[in-house]
Amino acid sequence: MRASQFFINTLKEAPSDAEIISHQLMIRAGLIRRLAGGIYTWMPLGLRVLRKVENIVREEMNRAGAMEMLMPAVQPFELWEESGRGPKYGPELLRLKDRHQREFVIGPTHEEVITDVVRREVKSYRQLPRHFYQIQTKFRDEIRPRFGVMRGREFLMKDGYSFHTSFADLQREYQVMYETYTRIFTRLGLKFRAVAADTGAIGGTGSHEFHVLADSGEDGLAYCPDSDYAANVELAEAVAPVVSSVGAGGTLSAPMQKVATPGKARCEDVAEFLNLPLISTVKCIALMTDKKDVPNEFVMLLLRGDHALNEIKTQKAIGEFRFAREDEIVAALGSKPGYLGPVGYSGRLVVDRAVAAMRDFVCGANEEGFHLTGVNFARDLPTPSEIADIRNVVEGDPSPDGNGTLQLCRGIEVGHIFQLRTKYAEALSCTFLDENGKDQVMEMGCYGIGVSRIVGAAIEQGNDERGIIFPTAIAPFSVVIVPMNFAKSETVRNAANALHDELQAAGIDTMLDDRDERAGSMFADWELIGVPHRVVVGERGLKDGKLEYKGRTDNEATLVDVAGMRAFLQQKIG
RNA sequence: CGGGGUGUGGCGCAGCCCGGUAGCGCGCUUGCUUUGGGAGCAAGAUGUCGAGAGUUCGAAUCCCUCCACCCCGACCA
Repeated sequence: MRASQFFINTLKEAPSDAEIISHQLMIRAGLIRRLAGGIYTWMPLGLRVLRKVENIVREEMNRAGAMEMLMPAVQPFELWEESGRGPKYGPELLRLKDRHQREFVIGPTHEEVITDVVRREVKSYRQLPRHFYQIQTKFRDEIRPRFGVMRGREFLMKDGYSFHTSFADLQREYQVMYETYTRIFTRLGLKFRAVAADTGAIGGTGSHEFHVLADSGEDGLAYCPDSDYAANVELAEAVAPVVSSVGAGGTLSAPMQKVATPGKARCEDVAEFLNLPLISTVKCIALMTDKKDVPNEFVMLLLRGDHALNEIKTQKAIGEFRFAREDEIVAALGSKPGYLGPVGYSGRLVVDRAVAAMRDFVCGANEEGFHLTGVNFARDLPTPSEIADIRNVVEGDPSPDGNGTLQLCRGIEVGHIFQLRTKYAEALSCTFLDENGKDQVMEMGCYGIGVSRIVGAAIEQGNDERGIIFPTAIAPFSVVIVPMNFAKSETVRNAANALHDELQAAGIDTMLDDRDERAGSMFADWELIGVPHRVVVGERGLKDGKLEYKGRTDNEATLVDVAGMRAFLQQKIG
């Protein structure tokens, strides 16, 4: 490829709405351009990257025995009513009407469509198992699109769906996909980790997320360096402490005392004011639940002062909830938030495991400006009847598998595999006849990869002050040839053209920058774009039969014989 | 949807408080010089100041309405 025939449009400054580094660099390098909020055009340069990611995903899916197909982007809304997911998905579904006023949606995912296809096409156990996948543009009307291509509304996704006669066979395929995903992300050249995950809105049982590790990631991950335990913090279990945490000043079973703590509403302030460690304080969280049998119930949660509430775990423990309003809190406890406590409270109380093990702790006195110290269960208030894991794990917590302690890091979710089981197959009557001629509901698995998101994630992971650092596997070009004085020097022109043709013939994806730009701006462009290998062709080196090689992250250039450059690059690219 | 902010040439911004007919840097065009790290000089082009309505002799600037975008919270590949 020659730059004069390509379209390169780099910017010195990124638009001010680009917030994170990958978004800024993608705009500056001319990979994408924004059309509307969360909707981007993939420019020729960006499309090359996207296609490379896509092809690796495709090759590995095919290798694992999945069949590619392409489903419609536009789907009749009836299918979503049939699966029961229409109302639940809500405003994220982009709906539209055709000229006959028939309702359609732009597909945010394709469980319904594939299940519909399979229930029509597959009738017998002899046709199973089957795994179909597609690489499709999807649309989710995100509440808040941001981070460019990382959380766009329109995005490219690989979604695969497998169908089985038994749960055991689904588990077999799930394992195959786990390994396939591991191969894919390895080939893409990304640092990643697979973690146990919450199944979320899609539903089902077993589930793993694949995360590209990056500090800017939106997800918190907990992992154990001494074992292979890894989980999303939404899910990571906080195990109960083995020993009781010692409370105030190390003194055990001091009498409970009411102390004035004017203006100290947060645990941090109270701990500092009383000169006690934060871990001896208890925070009180007031919620409201609304169930058929118990409408509008006030629920109090107890967490250790240094811990944070995990809303997903809490929902699992007590069901749907919302935070209580101030007037509801005052009505239930007679105090404003900041001074709440469980002593004397008789409503529903859910105690975090860590709090249940505490002694001589500090909590609010249910009176503005006052806290209680030296509080103990069994003595000052009843032994808790509801103990649950409702907090986020923190660094240093024991690993739930009993090996070592947890570390935290951040990740960008780029893949997710689920054992869906029979949820959709049942709703859509997707059945087969077994060996005995009996109707059975199929077991389903579903496997997603955010193809366009991977491009952003890769840049988030690979960049420096000069621009993008792409792994060779997904760089728009593997090698760029930068000739000095291309227009005027015939020697340079001939050498550059010859090298370009030689590399292309050897199957190396090569760009020859024949734009006759100044050296500085060509260097800056290709470093911004992130091409991993650069060869400079100049009269200076050519005099001695040499070319200059420089890797994107190298500090110095290396002189290589003209004749040996192809082999040199092949070895570098691997 | 709730809370905060911003809309001025392609991009980044100033001007707005204190109304007087729009400016800077980058980019773009032309010419000459330059040519191994985003060149220099000279000459140019590009704006219904987000939209609509209002106050005023006069509105980018003040008032109202709407729209778009961004940031902070609930979603997800």
